[in-house]
Amino acid sequence: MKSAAKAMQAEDTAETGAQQIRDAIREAIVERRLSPGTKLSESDVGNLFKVSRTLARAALQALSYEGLVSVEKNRGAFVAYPSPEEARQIFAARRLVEPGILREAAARITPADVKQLKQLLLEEGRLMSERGQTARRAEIKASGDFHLMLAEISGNAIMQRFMEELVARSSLVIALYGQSTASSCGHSEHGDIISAIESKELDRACQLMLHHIAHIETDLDLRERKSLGLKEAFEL
Amino acid sequence: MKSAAKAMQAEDTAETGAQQIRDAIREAIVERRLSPGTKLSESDVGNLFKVSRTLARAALQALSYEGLVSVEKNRGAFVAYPSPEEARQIFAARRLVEPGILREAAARITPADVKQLKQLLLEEGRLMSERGQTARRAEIKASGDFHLMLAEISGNAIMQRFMEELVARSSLVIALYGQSTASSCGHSEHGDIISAIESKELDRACQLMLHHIAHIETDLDLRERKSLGLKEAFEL
DNA sequence: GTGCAAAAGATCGTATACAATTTCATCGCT
DNA sequence: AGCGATGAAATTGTATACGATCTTTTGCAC
Repeated sequence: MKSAAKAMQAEDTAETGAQQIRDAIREAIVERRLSPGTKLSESDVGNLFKVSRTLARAALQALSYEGLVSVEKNRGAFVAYPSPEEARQIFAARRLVEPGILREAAARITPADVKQLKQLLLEEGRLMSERGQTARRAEIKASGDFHLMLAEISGNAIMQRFMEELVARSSLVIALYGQSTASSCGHSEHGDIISAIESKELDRACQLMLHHIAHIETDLDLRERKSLGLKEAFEL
Repeated sequence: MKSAAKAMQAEDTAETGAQQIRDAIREAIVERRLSPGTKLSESDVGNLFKVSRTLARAALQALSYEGLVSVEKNRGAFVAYPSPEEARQIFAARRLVEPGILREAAARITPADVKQLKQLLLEEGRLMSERGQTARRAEIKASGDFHLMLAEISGNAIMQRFMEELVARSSLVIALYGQSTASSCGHSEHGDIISAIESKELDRACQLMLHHIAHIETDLDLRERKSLGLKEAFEL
């Protein structure tokens, strides 16, 4: 699926160098190997990937357009640290677009798509029962892939790209404000949505999707964390 | 409004050089001073704005993320030439998100906002009656600003940015496939939508918005134009 | 005159170099 | 000791340089 998405948008427009670095860093952010606020200096990134600062910079700029890193003038790039307000807007956007995407997807879905969705679900379940960091990370990715796949099925490349941005940023928000150590997404809810689509209960599928998103938000603690600056941190 | 949008997202994150060039080119594209397919070589852009190719390149890359220019590897950057399929997806995306944005906006709208919207409408009407290229260009911009302002009122910066992209790309589509020499947007329909919002007829406002978008699409001729390569062009 | 091949020209891809700005440590003062 | 100023180190902002790839032109054979 990932490869399909890539193949669709690009042929030789592939900006080989920077693109690869961008993807690598994005993956690291989405899988939470990089924490919000981490500094990403151009030189460091360049050295790490064995390229010049030019390419490193281009990659960071690209990520800044996606909202995954914030670059501050003359200060450098950092893994984005979404504010509570930003977090709310990200999920508001998802509530706004995902039902619509779902409807589009349901209208065009093929048996092969359903099969692939269920495959994804299975894989997600398998990872959930596994222990270990790698499994956890793969699970995070898989749970986002469910939403992304619906966008892909919808057949609208623009909405697909937008969803990719939203899912990636959601991962950051959950990393920052998520409370339950449990997984990012209620796994069973994904299955329910597929069932509703299969039985053509479109309105119900949308309801389930909205509940699902609300459910994720419920697990967030969106109170302003004022950096708690060293003094307060120790005067208990 | 434009300044408000900028102030919100950026403070010193302003990437001064490239950002300015990017904005200038975008404006030129949206106002149709640059036609789809026009070549934008890095050197030319750099010379034009009296900066190095580095900055020109950064600006073009940025525009490519917004879908306004397409860069082809080792060949150069061109003002985007959206395919009919792309055009359909752009408007499908607008149909998907604009009703939701409208609902959000209606929930938060203040009297001051209404006043500003009407102001915009008035200005739009004034430009419509005027003659001349400059008036036409200003009108195109104004008609898009109506939709953008609703997004701004909705208070969701993410959806606002997405709408900015969609409106800009719509302008390209209309430039390519629009038939009526008339303006890009049914002017009166904007007024109707405001009225519906004022009288809290939310469902009706959404319906009007959908009709409005459909109305714009009706004016498009989305048939594949195969470049009509010089020979066919003259053998009538 | 037509068609293909090779070289010249133009344009992009990437690296490196230098200037401007910020950050941090050091020093002196209160 | 605490606080502010000053200078060095680090980092980003921008320009230039060189190599790679594509385009176009030129020239030769047919």
